[in-house]
Amino acid sequence: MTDQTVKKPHHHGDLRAALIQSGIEILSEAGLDSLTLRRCAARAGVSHAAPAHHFDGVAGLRGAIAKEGFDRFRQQMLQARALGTQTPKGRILSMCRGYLDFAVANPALFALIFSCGPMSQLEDDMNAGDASAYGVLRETCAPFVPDGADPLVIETQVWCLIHGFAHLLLAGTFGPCDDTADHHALFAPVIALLEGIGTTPTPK
Amino acid sequence: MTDQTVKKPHHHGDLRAALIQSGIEILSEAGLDSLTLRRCAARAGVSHAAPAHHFDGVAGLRGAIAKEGFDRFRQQMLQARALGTQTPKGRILSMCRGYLDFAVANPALFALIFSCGPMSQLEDDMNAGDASAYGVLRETCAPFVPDGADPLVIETQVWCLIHGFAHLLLAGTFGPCDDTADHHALFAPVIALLEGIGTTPTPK
DNA sequence: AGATCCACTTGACGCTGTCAAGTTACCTGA
DNA sequence: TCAGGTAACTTGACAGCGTCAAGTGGATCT
Repeated sequence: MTDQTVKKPHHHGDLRAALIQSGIEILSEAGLDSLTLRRCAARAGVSHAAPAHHFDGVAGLRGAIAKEGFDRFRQQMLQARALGTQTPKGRILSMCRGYLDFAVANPALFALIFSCGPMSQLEDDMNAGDASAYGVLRETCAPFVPDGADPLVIETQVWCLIHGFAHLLLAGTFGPCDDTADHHALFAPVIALLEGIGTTPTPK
Repeated sequence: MTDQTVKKPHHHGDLRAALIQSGIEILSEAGLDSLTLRRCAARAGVSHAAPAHHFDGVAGLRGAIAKEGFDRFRQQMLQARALGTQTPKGRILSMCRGYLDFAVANPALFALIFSCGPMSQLEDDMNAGDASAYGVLRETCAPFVPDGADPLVIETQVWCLIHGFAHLLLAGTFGPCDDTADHHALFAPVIALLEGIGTTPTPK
């Protein structure tokens, strides 16, 4: 509600940002269930009702944290993509690596990002153009989109594979999920489905 | 904790089952956030502390509801598969149809099933053999598994596609998600990736 | 300097999960 | 038949939660 206040307030340097940061720390230390308005306030050193002046209830705080998390998510994908082989397929694989690494390194934040019911967060992001996490996906998939075809199809194919896999991974389907295990070895044969990407006639 | 008591208790015919049923109703009427021990108790007509004798806290109740939900999920996939074309590929597509229809018809229950952190629920199910939701997936994928290959690869490919898509669908990525909209039309080109199923050499 | 406003505090409310203790209904054994 | 015991449930209490209303105090403006 009271978002986008650029000027710094009086007492606390920038309480809004501090609360978001506190929330992210709580998420990574104690998990999704421990993310609480009162706990964020306490960690930021303010009273329990202070967050109400910066976020529209607990949903607002979660949304703001998700937004920040989404941005870090996007940056990690960008960085991973830049480090890999610069072929169209190599860029997709590197981006997926960034995706998985982020999910494994920040499971609670990842869960928060993708748990906001009717995901206003993701939808906003999709409409935000190239400067968004979805924009990274769109860019990376673009070379595989046949002329005249709807890019949404290939984007969705890639996103389904990578997100489904991240979900299974975090759920522990493939065994306990610490960041030491090599989850990419498992992902390789799965993402191999993309060998046929853009060549399937995308029926209808 | 005090599970698996077969004999019927004295007062309430079968409070444990009644609480699970109440929980499922609350989920579909009011969403995931409204699922509460006290609300389930009230709907079942017992005192607020009664559920503690049947479930190990709120996590136990959620787990029990997820287990029941998983079973209904499995039955819906089985039923959908039985109604479709009885070819290997037709059976996969029909199963996916059942998967999507369940997710759209029971979004909160679906979210609960797949939100149980380190998904002890799903893991139990995977180890439960063919009489489980994962068993349905395994059966249906079996015809596509090359000789000597690990069935997990193809199972994961299919599961990633269908689950990722269901997630995007429920998140509203493709627009509002009522059960009147034809989400299968969107899914068709995505699942077309499986045209190459079993033929890709599943590298390594 | 005095008025104003905004950021934050204080205190209260109902709802939540959980625990301890009490009550009631059933079942057992003599 | 009737005492005793146990399992099923109730009652009452507690801390923590989100949220609201009212109060406070520093910064800013005239």
